[in-house]
Amino acid sequence: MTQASRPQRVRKSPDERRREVAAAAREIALAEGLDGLTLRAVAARIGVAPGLVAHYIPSMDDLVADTFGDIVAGELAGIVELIAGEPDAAGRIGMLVDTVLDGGRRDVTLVWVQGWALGARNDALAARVRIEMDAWQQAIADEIVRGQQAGAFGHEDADAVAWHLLAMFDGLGAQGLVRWRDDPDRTALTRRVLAGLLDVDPAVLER
Amino acid sequence: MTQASRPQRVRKSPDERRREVAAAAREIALAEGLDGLTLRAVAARIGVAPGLVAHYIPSMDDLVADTFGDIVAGELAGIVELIAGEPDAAGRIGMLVDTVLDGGRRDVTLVWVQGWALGARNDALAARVRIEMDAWQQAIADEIVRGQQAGAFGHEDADAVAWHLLAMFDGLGAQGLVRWRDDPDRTALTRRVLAGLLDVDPAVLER
DNA sequence: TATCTTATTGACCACATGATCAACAAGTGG
DNA sequence: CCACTTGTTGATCATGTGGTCAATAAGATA
Repeated sequence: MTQASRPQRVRKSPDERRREVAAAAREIALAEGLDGLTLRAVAARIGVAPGLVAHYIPSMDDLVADTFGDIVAGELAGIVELIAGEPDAAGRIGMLVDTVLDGGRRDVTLVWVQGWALGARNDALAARVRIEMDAWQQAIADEIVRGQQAGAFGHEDADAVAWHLLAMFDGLGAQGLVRWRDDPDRTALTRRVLAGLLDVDPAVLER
Repeated sequence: MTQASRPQRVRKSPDERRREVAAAAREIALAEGLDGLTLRAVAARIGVAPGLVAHYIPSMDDLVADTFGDIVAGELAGIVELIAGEPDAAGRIGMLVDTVLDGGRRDVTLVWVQGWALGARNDALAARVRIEMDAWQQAIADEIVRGQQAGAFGHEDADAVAWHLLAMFDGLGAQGLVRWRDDPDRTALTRRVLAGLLDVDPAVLER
């Protein structure tokens, strides 16, 4: 194997180092969870001394909070972009449900659940989590309102329906982490529930 | 203040020590979370050398899993006992919702959420979590069936309704840990949703 | 009272964490 | 080409973790 040779220090601009740190933190949190996000893990990943990482962040708590926000905001942006392709509101929400519950996002789900757990005793992180939850709730509610304006959905309280759906996403996601009822039924259940809430036929939510 | 004097070793039966360890572990997990449940914390709480605690448990992972099960099973038993006083099924389920969401169980909720997070990478714990979730799901479904048999509820799929309700409990609980929408509206939302699922008037679920 | 089983101690080990800081050197500006 | 700014290193600190084990002594037994 390739000898790690001489470390050969390289000198980069603070901005680039900051980007490297953020990127490494993101990858580590997704692969190992927020509890695997350590000073030394970040340093090792970008091939740098632990002290350098410490030099670029106020504290590990800050890095954890920032990384949480980074990952979770990215997830929402990705999903919003994904469903934007669907022509009608029912299709968009249906795809939202499918995407969130398809089981292919365990990494992000773990970050969410750890965010709630760590946030219980870390106010700075809790504030970050709340911001991202607001964003999710808003995005869902917006989609519902759009559907209502298009006449596709009934006129239930969009805010309440969005909250309800988000609670189910979060609950089912957490349950799935331990593989409890972690099967396609999750999607079926949620689709049925949501169809009831929006006063549409469940089939309408299929793509 | 009282000098901690000479430790003065006391000799107890293995059974009693085991009970002490389990009790201390339970108290620590509720006060500090599962991540605060350390060998030394348990030892300090029962006033004993760390090595003694290690002597009585196979490993900390086992103690954590056992403590999770202990706490969570106790919670369910307590709630089942509490609602047993209500005469009709609607009152029992209404009280169940109130009790679970009244915000007075943050300690147990944290244990649940940490169970999901830690269970994602700890199979033994995950198995424990699944067992307790089965018990909860079963208890809720049983109550629903009882109500249906008494003619109080409609004849929806009790299993699906129980799952749906449990997902909401879990999701709302997790959200509440970071104080997101952690207000009485949670109960109102859930009651309204559940009334729809059971095909009854929301007022029926009030006590 | 003397003996002996065994519950208990406390000193370890190996490892991990976040954080600090003097010393070093890369690369730019003079 | 030299000097100097500053990004970077690596050793070090104080703590924390789970776990092991020979030595000790409490308290039941004879």
